[in-house]
Formats: sequence, C-alpha cells, structure tokens
Amino acid sequence: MEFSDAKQNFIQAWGSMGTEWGINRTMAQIHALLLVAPQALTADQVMEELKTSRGNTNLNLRELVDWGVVKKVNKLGDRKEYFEALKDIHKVAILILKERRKRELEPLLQHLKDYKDLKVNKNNPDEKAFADTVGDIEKFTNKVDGLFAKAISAEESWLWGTLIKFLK
Amino acid sequence: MEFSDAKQNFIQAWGSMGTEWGINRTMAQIHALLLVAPQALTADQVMEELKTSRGNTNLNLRELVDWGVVKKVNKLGDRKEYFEALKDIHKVAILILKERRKRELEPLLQHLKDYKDLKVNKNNPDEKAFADTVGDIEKFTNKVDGLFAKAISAEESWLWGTLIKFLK
DNA sequence: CCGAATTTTCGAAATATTTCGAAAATTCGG
DNA sequence: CCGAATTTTCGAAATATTTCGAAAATTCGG
Repeated sequence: MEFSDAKQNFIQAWGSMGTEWGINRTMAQIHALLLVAPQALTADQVMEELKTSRGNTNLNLRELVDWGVVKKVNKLGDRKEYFEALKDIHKVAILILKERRKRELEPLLQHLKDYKDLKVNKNNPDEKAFADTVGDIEKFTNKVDGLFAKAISAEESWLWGTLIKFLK
Repeated sequence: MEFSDAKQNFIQAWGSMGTEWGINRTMAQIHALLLVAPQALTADQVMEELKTSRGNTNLNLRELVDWGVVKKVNKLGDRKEYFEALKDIHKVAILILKERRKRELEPLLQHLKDYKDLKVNKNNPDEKAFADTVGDIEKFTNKVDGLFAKAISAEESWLWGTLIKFLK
C-alpha cells in the first residue's frame, strides 16, 4: 500500500467508526486528518483535503475544539487560525469518554432519579415489575457512571492505577 | 408522579438514550417496554402500547432477539409468539458491550492492521507523523479491545474479579 | 478606523435513516 | 393438507441529519 492510500484509508476508517459512535462523518474525518498531520492545518487546507464545504468544515472544527481533542493555534505574522489535534491517544480517549458519559449516561440518570419516590403498590404486578427493574437499572447505571467519573478524573485509586497501567 | 406516567416516561427516556447509543428509537423503546413488563408480550401488544407499525415492530423485535437481550417464548396452546426481556441488568450490559465492540472496535482494528507493513520513509515528516500516530492508536485500541473481551467473557482474572465485584 | 481576510451563521438542498402498511410467506391446529 | 392466524418482507413515504454555499459578521494589520 502506498502512503497516500494509507492515509486516505485511515481517514475513511476513522470516519465510519465515528458514525458508529454517534459522531458525524465529517467531524471524525477532520479529526483523523489532523491526527496524522505533522503540523497544524488551516480550515482551508482541511476543506481542500476533504472536499468539504466551508460551513461544514467550520462547524465541525469548532465542535472538535469544544470536545477538547483539537486545539486552535495561532502562528505569528499570520492571521489564519491553525488547528492541531491532541496526539496523546490516552488523553483523547479520556476526552471522548467524557463526552459520551455526558450524552449517554447523564440524561438517563436524571430520569431514573424521578422514580425514586414513586409510591408503588406491591400487589399490582405491573407496578412491582416496573419498580424492580427500574431500581436495578438505576443502581447499575450509577455504578457505571462512577466508574466513568473515576476513569476521567484519573483519580489515583488502587484499582485505577492498575487499570491504567494495563492500558499504557 | 403516577405509575402510568412513570412507565411512559421511562420508555421515552430509554428510547432517547438508545438514539445516543446508535440504536434506533423503536428498538430501544420496545426493549424498555419489555424490561418493565411483568410477563412476556406479543408483537400486537407492543404495537398497541407503542403505536408502531407491524413491520417496524417485527423488525426491531427480531433485532433485539439477535442481540440476545430479548427472548422468544412460546406459550402452550397459543400460536402467538411472546417476547420477554432479559431482566438481569448485568447480563444485559454485557450483551450490549459485546455488540458495541463488534460495531465500534472490530472494523477499526481490521483497518489498523493494514498499516503494519507499510514501508515508511522516516525522512518525510508526513509519513513519519502518520506512522507514529497510527501506531499509537493501534496499540491503544488493541488494549481497549482486550479489556472488552475480558469483560465480556467475564474471565476470572484478578483484575476483573475486583471490577465486577465493584459493579454488583 | 478602513477594508481585505477570515470566520460564522443560516436556510435550502441532499442524503441517510426510520417507519408505515399492504402483500407475500410461513406456520400449525384441526 | 387446508386455511386462518401469524410473521416477515419490501417499496414507498415520512422524518431526521448532514452538507452546501452564499451572505453576514468579525477580526486585525496597516
């Protein structure tokens, strides 16, 4: 495989993985492009390489900055904004984890809390089944959320120390 | 809050979480409905409660069975098929993890392997940056995949024993 | 503070995904 | 093996998401 093929291929692969993750294709592709670029690129360079419109490019570049996986950099004597991807994959993973927690876990937890003080008639099988299942889900989701939170803050618990060592 | 509101509310919440997870709304809602139902339901009952069409209901019910989070059950003396959700939340989580691994990690790993035997000219900054980043990503993704695999097989490693205990 | 360069916004078009519902296929009791 | 009950398929319609590209807004060197 040629280098330029490989690069195209990687951008494409990262892009389709993005869609599986609920990230739109352009956003993931821009991220891929910046990840493998040796230095920061301008919006125009991204547009050119990816054949995307100005609006779309701008939107997604800002979203990436918002997630924290891409940084704006300014070069002196140049009015243009340059964009540079965070190259430390562990940090990228943490930031992605953080976003996913926000989008996938938090809203659910918010809802689950509401059922806590629901008066349940234990003699009604419908109500009992509901209360049991939702109670289980709540307990479990809270645990998972706690795990995420710890992974994100990289708090030095004994457990996480071990896990992170395993990942390095 | 009334019970029937709570139920509606939960189905709705689980549904919108589903869309964040890349699962379509109907599929997640059917799952929610079956989760909180005291016994198995027929496709017609699902259609009725969720106001979904026959085709859509059938499609998603089968998808849920495919994932393993819902089981078909047959009642004697009744030709209809009944559907019942797996109520053990830990097991549900494992099955979902498994699907996500398949959709989110495996295709990427497949691609990453291809760059392994790419001849890289270290003097070309573009090529060097590409090789470095992709190499990192590959190493990391493999680690994460290994973690998933272990969680799924619930293999009794010391580490996982501890983690799972934490989740219970 | 002017004006060119650059970034952002926004409605419309394109695309992708989901859902509907009728028709076809299958199943199974009698 | 017939036929009603049930499930599945499938193309079309509805909906949701993404992308485009022109126009508006902003920025900043001179």
